[in-house]
Amino acid sequence: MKEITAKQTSVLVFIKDFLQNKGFFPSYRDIQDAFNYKSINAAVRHVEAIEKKGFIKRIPGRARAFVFTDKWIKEDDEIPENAEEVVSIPLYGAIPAGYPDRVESAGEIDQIQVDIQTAGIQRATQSYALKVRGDSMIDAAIYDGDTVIVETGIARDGDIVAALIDEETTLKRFIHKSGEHPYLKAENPDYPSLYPVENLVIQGIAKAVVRSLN
Amino acid sequence: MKEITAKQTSVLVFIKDFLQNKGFFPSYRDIQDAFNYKSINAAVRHVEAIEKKGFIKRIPGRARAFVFTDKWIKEDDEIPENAEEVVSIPLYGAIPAGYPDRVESAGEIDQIQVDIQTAGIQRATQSYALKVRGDSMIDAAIYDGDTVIVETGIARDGDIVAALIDEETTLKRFIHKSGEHPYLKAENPDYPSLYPVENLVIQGIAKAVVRSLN
DNA sequence: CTTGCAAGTGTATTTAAATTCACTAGTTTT
DNA sequence: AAAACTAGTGAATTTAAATACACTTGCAAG
Repeated sequence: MKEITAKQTSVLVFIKDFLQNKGFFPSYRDIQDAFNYKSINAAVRHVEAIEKKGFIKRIPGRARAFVFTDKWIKEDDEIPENAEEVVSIPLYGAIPAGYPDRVESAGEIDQIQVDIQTAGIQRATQSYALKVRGDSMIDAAIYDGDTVIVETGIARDGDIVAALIDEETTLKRFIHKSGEHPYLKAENPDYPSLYPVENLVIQGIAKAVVRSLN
Repeated sequence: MKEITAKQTSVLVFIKDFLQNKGFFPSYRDIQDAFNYKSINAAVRHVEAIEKKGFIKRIPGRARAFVFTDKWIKEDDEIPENAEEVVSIPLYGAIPAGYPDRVESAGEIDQIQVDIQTAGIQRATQSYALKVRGDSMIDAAIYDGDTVIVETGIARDGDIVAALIDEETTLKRFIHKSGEHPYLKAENPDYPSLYPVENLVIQGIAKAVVRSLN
């Protein structure tokens, strides 16, 4: 079996992306337009080649109708055993200042997939995703744009928490030595530690960091 | 807003089932046939009514192309403000422990619990979690012990990929400039780039990094 | 050096599918 | 009692999209 070529790959990727974004398959014309072909046949040929190599299966005569085969999904059968559960967590926009249970910013913007054991998430508990802004936690390897999976609960010394301070949610490390007052410490020398004592609302404990790649 | 009727519901359910089974949307004729209508217009009228009531959105002039709206996803409406609550949708993937074994029963993988949004998209990819060992990717902020969410697919230039080299799975950046041979680059100056060309099996493309805290 | 495949352009034809219009009946609403 | 909506039949028209065929160029393998 001949290998799939670079052009064919990009067509295949386009089809996948199209499907993912729009929810249905592209027509030949859509492919033609996307690659600026001057003839539909170029698109047809590519799709035919991809089909011949077994990545998709067309349904003849039907519009926008074909199917991804196992070959595409399984990619050479290299998916191993030992199945592990992966949860898909809907990702909402940054939690706005105020109350964690009042997210006004529309709906879901994306879905991130988190390995259940790695994230340490129990499915019954209340978890939510929170987008990180700023670099106050870079020494804990949490960067701007990352997403933290936050669980409700009681914070203990050393936990990284999402805290509500002055009506804004920030991510800090929760320090609570026995006998002392608790405070919040930024994992970046440029940022000061916070001693709020009052008006400190722990919204949740960060259980995992998720960074979406490209 | 008028309520949806029983007939309209059954049409809507048919569309959903059709999509789930076949992977693409039905045409008016498909609906007509399914309900034994003697006129296409019956199907058209129903779909129009469903659209007017906000459950789906058609893309005019396009074949088999429309979209399920939030209203359908939310089923009974009335969820809005508490929307940040995480609803976990289990998805079964696989983790390569050591070096990968083959998967015999694809059946398990195919049975994915889906909400409508996931169902609306034909599953073009398979995800699984992979634990990172070593520090060859530290410059990409991927550390030892992290977990990467890997999707099967075809790698493009710049993607971070899980590759099987010498019976070991490693994480590297996939470099493939046009006209040149592809190779794998470690994101750490202490590690060399790899030019395997042969025996290079890309197991998947890293889509996200997950680091468990605490 | 010719066979085959990749990657196109160009055009014509056919079929799939959406769109539009006319018309009938029964049921709710106002 | 008329207006509006549901649920259809029936047919004509238009557009979207797939299909088919002829022909070009470049590359790589046998």
